[in-house]
Amino acid sequence: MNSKGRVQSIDRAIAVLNCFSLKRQELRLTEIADELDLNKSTAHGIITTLKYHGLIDQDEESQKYRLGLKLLELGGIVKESIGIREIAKPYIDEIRSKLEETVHLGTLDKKEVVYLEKAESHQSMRIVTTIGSRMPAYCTGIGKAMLAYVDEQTVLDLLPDEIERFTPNTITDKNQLIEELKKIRDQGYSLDNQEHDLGLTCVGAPIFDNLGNASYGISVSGPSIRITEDRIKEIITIVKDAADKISRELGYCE
Amino acid sequence: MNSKGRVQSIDRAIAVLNCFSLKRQELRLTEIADELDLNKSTAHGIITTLKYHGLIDQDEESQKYRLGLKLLELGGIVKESIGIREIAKPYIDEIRSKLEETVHLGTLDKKEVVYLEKAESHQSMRIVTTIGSRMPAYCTGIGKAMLAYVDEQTVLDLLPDEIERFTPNTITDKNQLIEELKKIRDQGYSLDNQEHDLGLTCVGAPIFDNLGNASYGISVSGPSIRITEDRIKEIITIVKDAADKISRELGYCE
DNA sequence: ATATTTCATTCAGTATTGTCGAACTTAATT
DNA sequence: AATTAAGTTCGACAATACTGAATGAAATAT
Repeated sequence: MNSKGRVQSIDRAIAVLNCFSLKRQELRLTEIADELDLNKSTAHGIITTLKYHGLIDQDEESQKYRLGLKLLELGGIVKESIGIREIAKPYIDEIRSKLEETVHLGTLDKKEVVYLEKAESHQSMRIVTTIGSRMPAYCTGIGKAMLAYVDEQTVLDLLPDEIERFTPNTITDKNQLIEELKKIRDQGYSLDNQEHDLGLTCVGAPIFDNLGNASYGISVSGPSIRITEDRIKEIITIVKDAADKISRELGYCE
Repeated sequence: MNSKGRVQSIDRAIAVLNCFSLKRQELRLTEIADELDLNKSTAHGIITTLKYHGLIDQDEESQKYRLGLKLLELGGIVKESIGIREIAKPYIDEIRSKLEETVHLGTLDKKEVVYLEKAESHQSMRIVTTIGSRMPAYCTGIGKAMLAYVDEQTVLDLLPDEIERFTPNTITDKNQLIEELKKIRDQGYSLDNQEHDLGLTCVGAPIFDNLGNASYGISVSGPSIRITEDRIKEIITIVKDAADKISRELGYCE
């Protein structure tokens, strides 16, 4: 057993799975072994095991490896087990049809936002994401809406020493971010003005559970050119209203 | 290393993940350890590792374990990597709006069908499944449509000695099944007449890739009371037509 | 055609590592 | 306060995973 009470070979197996991403869907054994600094035959044993159980598939022709269908099954179980999804879905759909912009439901996992559910805009220029995908919390609508209700010291601990800058608008100063979170708490909504992607604006609001914790968030994301100054008031009202209604369904009483 | 070239602790870790299902979303350490015949502390080490990486979450209050959000992420990558989904989605949606029944895209994994994409009927009595979930191939629309193009001996090898009966209509005789598959090949479509669930009827058709392999299938599933004799001809035409069009988009030439 | 390179895969010996059992906590129940 | 039933921690030992080298297979270069 590892010093931290973990099992080395399982750590390594998961590291193998983590080598894959939307951008790197196919990998060779050698690539994986090199990346993780594993002996080729060690990596081979791990991959053989993952493959046997369907967590990894191997292309017969190219011999390359990719994530396996078993993960689709496991992911499906996780998705179904997220109770908030069913509750929030009608509200998300309603916002989408009102605004015709992409709407997300998400939650905080450490310093990241995980998207749990979505309703995509039908417009040809629209925001597209994958359920289960992650984004840094400090520069996204849902992320900031939720961070605003996390204890300040915890927020500071979550953030790395050097906050990564994605655009000129990214808030990289910790004090400034803390101020921003205060403001969000006062207003009850968050605004991501192109802080992660240029041209992408986002309005978020927190959802509270029966214990009063801001455990989820929703947001509307669209091209900045459509989420304009004069439209934003309306969007904020709609998002806050939906978030409040979902909170109430979760048993939250203010 | 295991006799089969696999890594024991990874085998066990995956066995732990497989303990969970839609029906068993929360488990205790002891339950898992008992089920897999592992020492409690062995199971604990494995679970600690899975938890550290987010493949398993632990409820703070009840201490119970459940599958973690990381699996949602990995499942999302798998889903995005399935190219056929994007191609087939418009056709699936079209069938759904024509028939207002649930439509599936699926593939064969050994002896099981895996659902890759769906469009759900809007009617209140409708078929609901989860993407990534599995069904035995020999008693489902997509499954039979695809098995019909698998080499007969391989089909026989896939099937267990005793074919499980789910309803009075389940085909449990191997010879009869082989005959059924021949018929399906002739007709170009499959019919699942309440073979897995009483009251559920399903029309399926195979999709061929550029190499001529029946590598996917689509199906329409609905309550038998709506998928009636006089409606079925129309459904068959629609399903076959869509399957053909998708096959052509994949580069299949007859 | 043959040599060369680049992969994936297999194998046996060794030392690292995972596993076991027992002890310890914590919380709920009697 | 005692008892049960859970999760967690720890040290010792032996089973197990890992290494490194050899083998196979396929593609590319000569």
